[in-house]
Amino acid sequence: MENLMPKTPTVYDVADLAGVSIATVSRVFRKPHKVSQATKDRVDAAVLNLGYVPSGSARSLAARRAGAIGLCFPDFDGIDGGPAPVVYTDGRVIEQFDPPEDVEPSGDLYLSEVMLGTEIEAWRHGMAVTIAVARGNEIFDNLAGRVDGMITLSRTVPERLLAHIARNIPVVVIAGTRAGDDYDHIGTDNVAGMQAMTQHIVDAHGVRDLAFVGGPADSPDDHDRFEGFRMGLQAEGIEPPSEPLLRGDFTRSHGRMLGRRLVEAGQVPRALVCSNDQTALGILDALLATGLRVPEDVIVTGFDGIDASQTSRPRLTTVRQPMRELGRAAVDTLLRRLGDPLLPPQTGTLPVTVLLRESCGCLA
Amino acid sequence: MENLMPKTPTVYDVADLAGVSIATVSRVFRKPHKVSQATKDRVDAAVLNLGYVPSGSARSLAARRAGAIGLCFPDFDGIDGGPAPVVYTDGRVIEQFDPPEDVEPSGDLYLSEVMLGTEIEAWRHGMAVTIAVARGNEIFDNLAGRVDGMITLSRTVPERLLAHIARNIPVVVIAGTRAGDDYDHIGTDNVAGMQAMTQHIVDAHGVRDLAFVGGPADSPDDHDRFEGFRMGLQAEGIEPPSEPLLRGDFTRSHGRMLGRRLVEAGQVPRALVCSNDQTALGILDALLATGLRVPEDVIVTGFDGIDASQTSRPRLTTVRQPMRELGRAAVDTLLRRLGDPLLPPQTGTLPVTVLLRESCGCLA
DNA sequence: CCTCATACTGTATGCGCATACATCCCCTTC
DNA sequence: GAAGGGGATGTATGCGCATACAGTATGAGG
Repeated sequence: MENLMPKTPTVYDVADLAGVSIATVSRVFRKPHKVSQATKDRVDAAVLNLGYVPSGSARSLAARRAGAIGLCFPDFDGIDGGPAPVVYTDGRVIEQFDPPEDVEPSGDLYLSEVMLGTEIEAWRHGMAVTIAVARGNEIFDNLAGRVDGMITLSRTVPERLLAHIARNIPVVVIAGTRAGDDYDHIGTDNVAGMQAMTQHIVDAHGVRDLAFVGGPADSPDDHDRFEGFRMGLQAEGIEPPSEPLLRGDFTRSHGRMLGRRLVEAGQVPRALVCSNDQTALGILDALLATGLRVPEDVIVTGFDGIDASQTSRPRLTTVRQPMRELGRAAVDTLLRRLGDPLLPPQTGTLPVTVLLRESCGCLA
Repeated sequence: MENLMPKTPTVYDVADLAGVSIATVSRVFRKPHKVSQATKDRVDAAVLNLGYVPSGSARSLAARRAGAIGLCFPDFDGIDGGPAPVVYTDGRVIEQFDPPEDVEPSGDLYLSEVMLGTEIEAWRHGMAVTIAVARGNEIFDNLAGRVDGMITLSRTVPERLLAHIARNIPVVVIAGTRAGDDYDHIGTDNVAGMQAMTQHIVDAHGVRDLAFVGGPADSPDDHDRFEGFRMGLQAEGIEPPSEPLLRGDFTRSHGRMLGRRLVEAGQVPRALVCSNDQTALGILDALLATGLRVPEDVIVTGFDGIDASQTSRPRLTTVRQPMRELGRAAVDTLLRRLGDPLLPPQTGTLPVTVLLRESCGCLA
């Protein structure tokens, strides 16, 4: 405790102190059953005495495996962070009784949940998880070299880079549809989920005037959801549009903007099927603000099943993605591939759940 | 791409192909300015050609630094996860039109935000973040050996273990009060925040019948918040209680239970000051369910400032902890210590913000 | 022309550990 | 009582890279 870290002890130090060879020290950690109890005790004592902690780098190098999984996240949208926060060490407190405006919830529960799932599953297999933000070659330098395999969200790493990395370690891509590459993929059934949602609105609520509010045009998830929407309409004998009515960028504030625009244009359809929850919540905000009633005047639905969809008024009817399971399945897939590199490319699809709540007129 | 990963290329392979020595290859990555352009080009070509990615383990070993920060989280409460999720590779979808009951939001935005802050700040300094769940000696084996320093939430790692680890790498503890140890600490001003909140209720709303709903008795955060509550009352000339009226476990469902109990006992005070948001939200649920009005009949306040506090009806008056900044400050402190191991133990306190919303009668 | 600084590049070594292989000891077996 | 076997431990080597140091080439200065 009051030690000034003179020098990190190594196996050699422990071996000397315990009066054994370094091989024995190593064995005490890796193959305890191959060491006699008496020897083990002496080594343990030396370890405690010296405060020895095995070097992960050396171990990884010698063992030819890192014992870690890499998780690569998209650049936190716009969250550059700026300079580090000021820290007052004198316990000063700033009381702001008039917050200028409530902060927008981060809403990235999606990532958090995926991360959590990854963490849980990796932990169960004795693997650590190393996280990195995709930005420039950081991944290349910081992540790829130190993990046994990598999990990434689709479109977060430039294809060139990913291909390069994939030559060394297996890569699993979460979300998005198979892009003709050779990676393993894990996704949710966007198409079926959205189709079910669409048909529910038509079947259960008798609405035939539906419009789709999409996300970024280059999002494969959005693409699939729109496709599900079209298939749903088609199945109900309704002519599907070739394009979404509007496109947002998946954020709530943008959703609000879209909502306002619709109201101002005076062309609000009976049902607005949104490509994700944030957009739907934003639209909800805008509609309610103008006095329109949901679901009486307009039905609004989302996709994802983030927490906020459950606490809104009215609560949002949506399609829940098993986000945590997504992370877990990705880890499983990765580990399977590590076990058998010759496996053909895998594609896993997780089932979704349609959650019917107030915003579509159910549970009214 | 269609490569079967014959063998991971090393500096030697690259050097051979480029017709240079391994030192030059290494330099191309570490000290590009010391290599002539022509040589660099040849090496780069070889790298691309072979799909070379430097081994993080070898680099860390040779450079004597891992280039990573460890983040140690408490065991996800009760989230064991069970077996991995089933994955259907045929695109099957399960539609559950009657969800048995909405799932309780995970609510662990706190951890997510801290993690995010850590990630952001680490990234700014070219560091990777490796996450691990505190459980048994996993940290010891998996984390401590592979990072340059460690950040942990208070009370998540057994003291013995932490002390052992701290002999090798610096440790920064988040939240909780300084425990007489020699680690660096980063926390928020629980006392001042709660005192300000308490005094606001008395001053602005003229309420003098306040009660405190606490969390686990062994939580240092809870302890400090109660202390702030008492100080607030004292400052207002009100005799403070020696114990919280009730104690929960910081979960929403438990908060609901506490709320019901209060109503049934018929002893609901004019204002309920809760030790965290989840508890407050649970109490809100219970009170509203019995027809009581908030804030007209009862004032309820929280602490933390999680997203859900902003979407509840009425919105929750609370004290916002700068969760993301907490993570960032922890990283900063860690890096500072790495730069100067002889620094005396640091204790940083981040300012909190009192957010006045409907549940206390403001913004009514 | 020779000296010497400058700009590159190569050689050799060690980082801390895992592990194949060799060694040694003690006990069993016929 | 010699041969053989299994358990416990030691010896030696390499994992892939960074880097101190030594070498080479080139051009400037005298």
